[in-house]
Amino acid sequence: MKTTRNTAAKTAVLDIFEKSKTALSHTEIQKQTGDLCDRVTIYRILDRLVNDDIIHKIVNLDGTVKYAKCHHHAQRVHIHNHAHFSCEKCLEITCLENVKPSYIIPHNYKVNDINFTLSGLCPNCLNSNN
Amino acid sequence: MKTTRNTAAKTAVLDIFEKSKTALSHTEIQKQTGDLCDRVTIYRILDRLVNDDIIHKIVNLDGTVKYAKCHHHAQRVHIHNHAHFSCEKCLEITCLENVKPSYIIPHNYKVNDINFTLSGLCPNCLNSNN
DNA sequence: ATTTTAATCGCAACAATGTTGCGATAATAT
DNA sequence: ATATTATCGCAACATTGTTGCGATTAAAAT
Repeated sequence: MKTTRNTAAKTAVLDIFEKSKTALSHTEIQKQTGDLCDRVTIYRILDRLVNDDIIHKIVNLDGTVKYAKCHHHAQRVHIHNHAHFSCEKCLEITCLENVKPSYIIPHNYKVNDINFTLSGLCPNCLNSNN
Repeated sequence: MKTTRNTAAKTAVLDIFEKSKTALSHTEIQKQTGDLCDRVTIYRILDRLVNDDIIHKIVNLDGTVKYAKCHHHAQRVHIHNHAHFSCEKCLEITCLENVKPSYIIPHNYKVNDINFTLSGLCPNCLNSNN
């Protein structure tokens, strides 16, 4: 049986996610970990955390990939069907945990996962007029 | 004033989009054009077609980028707010022109664009049990 | 029809992001 | 304390996309 281990690098990455209010890219995590571990190691940690359902992957409209901590509620089966907001100005991505789209889809499609991303201006950038 | 020109490569790319029922990646287009033009030229053509609102860019859940022809309706201002379906098996991406999500978003966010992608099994792959 | 203009192209070079193989290291179970 | 194997570091590679620049060429002007 595959067990996941707690390593220094993994702990550090988790800590960074814990402290961040926004989603983080591989590059941003790498900057924060400094020379604690190799670039490849971070990729592998991110993969593992996604598999273990501890973080989820977010692909932005512009193609950039970020990750954010999962906030589990009482659900057993767990789809990341909340919305994400991507600010065009500060480029930050935040989870809108409570925003869930409703939609009607033709039968004969089987939906396993959904991605709902809104982009525009976040409250911070909307208020600052520059 | 910038005018866009009709070149052999651009015409070929448009033709490929016209014939395709699904969204196409840069690589797929390159395969179909063969050695008609350079790799870079295709990137530039795609950029121009997006700017001219003739095709739209679709970023999939897995981060792959594809493009599809725009089907304009009577709208003047034109947001690509329809849904896209991404099949996990055949990897094809199709536009669900009529599927539009409804949602409630906190005020103090300004939404300029939305991306709504569903993934799972398309009708074709759902029916074939293998 | 010929000339002029500048949009487009091809090529080479570069950058960012992600993947893979493999021997070395180290977390966990025994 | 030892054995097992998940994880790591490093090097090498793949893919995708970008940029600069001189050469072409579509389309406008003459």
